[in-house]
Amino acid sequence: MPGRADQRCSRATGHEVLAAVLQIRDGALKVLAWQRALPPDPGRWALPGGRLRDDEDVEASVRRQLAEKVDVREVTHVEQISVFSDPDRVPGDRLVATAFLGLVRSDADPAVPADTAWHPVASLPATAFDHAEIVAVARDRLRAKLSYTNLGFALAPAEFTISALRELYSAALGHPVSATNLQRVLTRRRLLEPTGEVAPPGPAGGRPAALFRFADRSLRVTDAFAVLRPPGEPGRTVVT
Amino acid sequence: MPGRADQRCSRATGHEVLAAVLQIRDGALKVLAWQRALPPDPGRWALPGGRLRDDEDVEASVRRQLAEKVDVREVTHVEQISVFSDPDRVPGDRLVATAFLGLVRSDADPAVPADTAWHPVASLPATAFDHAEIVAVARDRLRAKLSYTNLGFALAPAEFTISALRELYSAALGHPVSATNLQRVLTRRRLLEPTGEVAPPGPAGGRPAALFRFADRSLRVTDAFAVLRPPGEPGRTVVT
DNA sequence: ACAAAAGTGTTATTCCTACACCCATGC
DNA sequence: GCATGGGTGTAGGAATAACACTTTTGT
Repeated sequence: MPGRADQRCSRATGHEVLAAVLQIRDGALKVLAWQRALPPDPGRWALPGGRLRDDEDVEASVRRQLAEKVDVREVTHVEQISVFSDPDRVPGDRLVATAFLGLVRSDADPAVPADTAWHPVASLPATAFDHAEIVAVARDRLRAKLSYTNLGFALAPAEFTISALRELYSAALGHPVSATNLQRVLTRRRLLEPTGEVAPPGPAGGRPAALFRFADRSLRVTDAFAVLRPPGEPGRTVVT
Repeated sequence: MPGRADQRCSRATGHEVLAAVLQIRDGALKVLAWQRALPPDPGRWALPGGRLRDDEDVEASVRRQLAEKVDVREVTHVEQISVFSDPDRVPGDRLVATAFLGLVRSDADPAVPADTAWHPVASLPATAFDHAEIVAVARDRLRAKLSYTNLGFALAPAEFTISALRELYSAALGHPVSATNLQRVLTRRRLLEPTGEVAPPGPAGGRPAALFRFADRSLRVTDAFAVLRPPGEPGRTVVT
């Protein structure tokens, strides 16, 4: 760390945290954003976040800042995504941002301030600064992790039917997912377990759907080292 | 970005970049580090890095700082890992670190300063600050990406035999890898292509080994969405 | 009985591992 | 020829996608 003493305040460099909080709402992947009233970028939509304080690390900071927009207890998963550090990513003094992915269960509907709303990730309104890029990275991270971890627990309600889960995965991934195969894959990997209960059928009738839950509600890698795994280990159910 | 104007220099917060540069040397995964002469943490080994400048983003910064320790042209891959932001991760003024993974081809032997050396990741000497944790995260990232991307290109020479590649993967992953299956998996995924040349056998004889190269020398995901991939797509050779 | 929705059975295919066997060279 | 290391053939098993079929409900 040579030169640590020569720090100056000539051009101040601040640090902020930003969260792309995603949720499946009305069958679509949406992100929480608030509409800026003041310059810079008035009228544009921005991700929740704010300055890093002296006494907190970035994880603590993002949780604190999120608390100003949503009930944090509703945010089931928070994970660091990437640093955005273009010197001119915001006008004025420099601001380095640590971006996060946050997930909210689809059955939650947390109260949000008047300036805050959910927007479809696939058709974002005009966004402030580089926030659209952050949302895209968050979306891609979610999609990747749905495939090799149990991250679905952070999108799904405590109990759900397979078809409900299929809709969640389908909306998050952006392509159709077969309920049949989804159930079999997730069951074989021991991600899902039946609750024993059933959900009542809809008005048109139909067989009542069995209810399932995620066996773990904390992040677990279920398909690590897809191919190059240690010899002799069982299939792809590597529990890490 | 409310409150941007109230920034103060009361407790200065700086930003540094740190790189865990990994290479397979002598059959082991090693990391580049330099031995601190001055406090804090004198005598301990630290990762290359330093302060972020006003006019560069973190990617540019890490490449610039690496240039002070190794010939940057030898670093074949650089990738952001994570932010380390514990308020007390270093003594004195606060310093937030963006950590990177760097990779050097196994046939390179770049000149390094006198205070700098390669250390086995599996048995690190006493490290400064939180640098051991950074190395562990970098190692895990490498291991994961070797399995679902073509990242091997960044570890391997331009041309290599399958057994040489097997040793690299084996050292990086920390477990034995079968040359037979490695070749078939990487060939089926179109990561490898034969050069048509052969390597001369060793002094004990043996069949001359065919030489291969990586088809791409830029990062490519070869096994995305291991299971939950769009319907109708071909096997696992999803080129993203 | 019929429609609707859920869940299981079944088959074909792809992918992977393990191991046996064949190939090309030095001595 | 024999040892050494490289490469291929092949069989068995596991996981998956696709689709047909059965089950359970409401009307």
